[in-house]
Amino acid sequence: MGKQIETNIIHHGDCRRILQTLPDECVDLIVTSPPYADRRKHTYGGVPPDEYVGWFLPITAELRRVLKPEGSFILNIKERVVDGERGTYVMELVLAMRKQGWLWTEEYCWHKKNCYPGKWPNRFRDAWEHCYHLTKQKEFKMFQEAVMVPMGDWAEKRLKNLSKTDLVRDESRSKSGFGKRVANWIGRDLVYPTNVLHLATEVSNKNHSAVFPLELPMWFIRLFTQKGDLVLDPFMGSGTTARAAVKLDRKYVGIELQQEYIGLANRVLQAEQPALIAESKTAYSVKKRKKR
Amino acid sequence: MGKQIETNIIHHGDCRRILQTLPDECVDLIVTSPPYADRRKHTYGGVPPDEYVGWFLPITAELRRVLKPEGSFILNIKERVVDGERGTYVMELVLAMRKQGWLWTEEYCWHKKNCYPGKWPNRFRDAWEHCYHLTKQKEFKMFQEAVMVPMGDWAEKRLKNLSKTDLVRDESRSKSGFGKRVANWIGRDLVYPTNVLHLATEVSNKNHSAVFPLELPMWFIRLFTQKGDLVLDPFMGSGTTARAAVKLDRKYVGIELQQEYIGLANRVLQAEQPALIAESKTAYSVKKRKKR
DNA sequence: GTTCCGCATGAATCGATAG
DNA sequence: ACTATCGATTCATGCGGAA
Repeated sequence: MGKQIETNIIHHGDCRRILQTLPDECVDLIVTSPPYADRRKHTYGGVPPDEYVGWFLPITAELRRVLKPEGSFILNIKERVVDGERGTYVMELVLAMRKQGWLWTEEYCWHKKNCYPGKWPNRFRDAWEHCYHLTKQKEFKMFQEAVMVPMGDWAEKRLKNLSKTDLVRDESRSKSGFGKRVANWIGRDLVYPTNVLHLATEVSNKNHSAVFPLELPMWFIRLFTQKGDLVLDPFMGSGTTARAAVKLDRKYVGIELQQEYIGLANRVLQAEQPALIAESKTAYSVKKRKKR
Repeated sequence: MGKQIETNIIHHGDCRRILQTLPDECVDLIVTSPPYADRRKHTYGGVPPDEYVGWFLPITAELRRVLKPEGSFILNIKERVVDGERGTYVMELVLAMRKQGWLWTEEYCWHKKNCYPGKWPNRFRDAWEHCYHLTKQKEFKMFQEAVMVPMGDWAEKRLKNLSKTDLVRDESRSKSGFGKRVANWIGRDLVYPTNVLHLATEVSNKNHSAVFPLELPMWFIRLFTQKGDLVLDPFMGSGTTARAAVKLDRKYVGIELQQEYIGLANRVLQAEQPALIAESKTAYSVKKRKKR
């Protein structure tokens, strides 16, 4: 089954280069949130919207190469406003990826319950992002039972409560069941979720800023992988995807351009799973681990 | 200000032809849910996905002509699954409409709280749809105060205050019918909504399953028009957009291909607002009105 | 040990100001 | 004219300290 690959590691460098060092078809799931157009100027140079597709396509080609045939790719992304309009680079990217051979199997909607505040004359606060589900084949691994949610409490009450919930915002108390362990709900009626995920972003962690909440990669990892499988995030950032993989007994490979993020991610990982992380290695950042 | 236009009427026929009879820049808002690709085979011939954009573009060109410069176009649409993948015709349509001159100002997400049941091996139930907000100019009419909602923890705070709780309960009872009136919540604790709409689909209309719930066009009509403004729906169906307009004291113009939908819509409209509808005329369906 | 309140913090966006 | 920077706007969340 191909050559051995080092896992539970965060590579330091540009994923355009690092990905080339990975063997073919070694990854079960890719979950990532690439820098949006004109964002992260200090790291990826703030790719302009009209160059975004051209910048990203070589990366998705490599991602497709390292993904197993039955694997999945979850791409979290959102159009930024460009000159008063939503940018079209996301649509263009998806269309181009299909020409690369990717199948656009599904689009999940991440509803950000706590979105960024603000007021503008022509739009409201942006409270959702795309999570494109791309695959190499029509047949792929999917374990729907792993993400079932309890019925009743939240789903049924909402439907009964029409007078109040028509246009009133989402009930803040409904946790939607995401992130709950199925074991916690044994004995209750479980139903399959929909393709809309209700999750709040994590804001109060002063040490690091994660682009998506831990529950987001956890949900997709449960849905598309089994224990021991390998999860890849080519834009690892503060290590949220790696944390999710470790929590669920999956292996991870991360790539990150900024050295300080790697040190941060490893410290968090070690704090959560000291035994496991002690065995892992981090390229170019061995010193960092001495801190703890 | 252009020639007079007959309002509160549902035209019978193909919107590709009927739209040409409308004058330039006479409509304040367009809200519609066009037949999705391969749907409604009996009416629009079941436009195949790969022909969808070519079929729809002449219509959007006419829509752009009849829309006032400061008006808005809300396009509710969703990608159908085509051969295991999400179809790309929606993305291609939006990109093509921009080349027509439309501005893609925003994309609202309609979260369908009670979505269609079912189970598939490769996807979950589809619980959201696009509502593209397209405009002719960067400056357009928008009345954000008309759709404000109570603050997130509003309910919790009030539950601790008994006297105020009773007040709230009374208010919600008295208005327990349709559309949250902003007046109900005036006093404090109102915030602007986000671009995610949480609405339940209307279940089991005996004669016809409405494409979208009444609250959906009502929300956009409140947001983008004032009383007396004109709302157009070129795919009127069972008349949901017209009902929304009437409820909010706006005028409507509808177009529908199927005669039986027009009769149904007019009967519903008359039942809800007999006085108003009595004055209205329905092209090609005068006989229907004699029934009541 | 609870509950409550204050406060910092976000993949934001617009419009004005400055170079 | 065109781009870069900055202040103003705004609210759900979770933490820490106080009662």
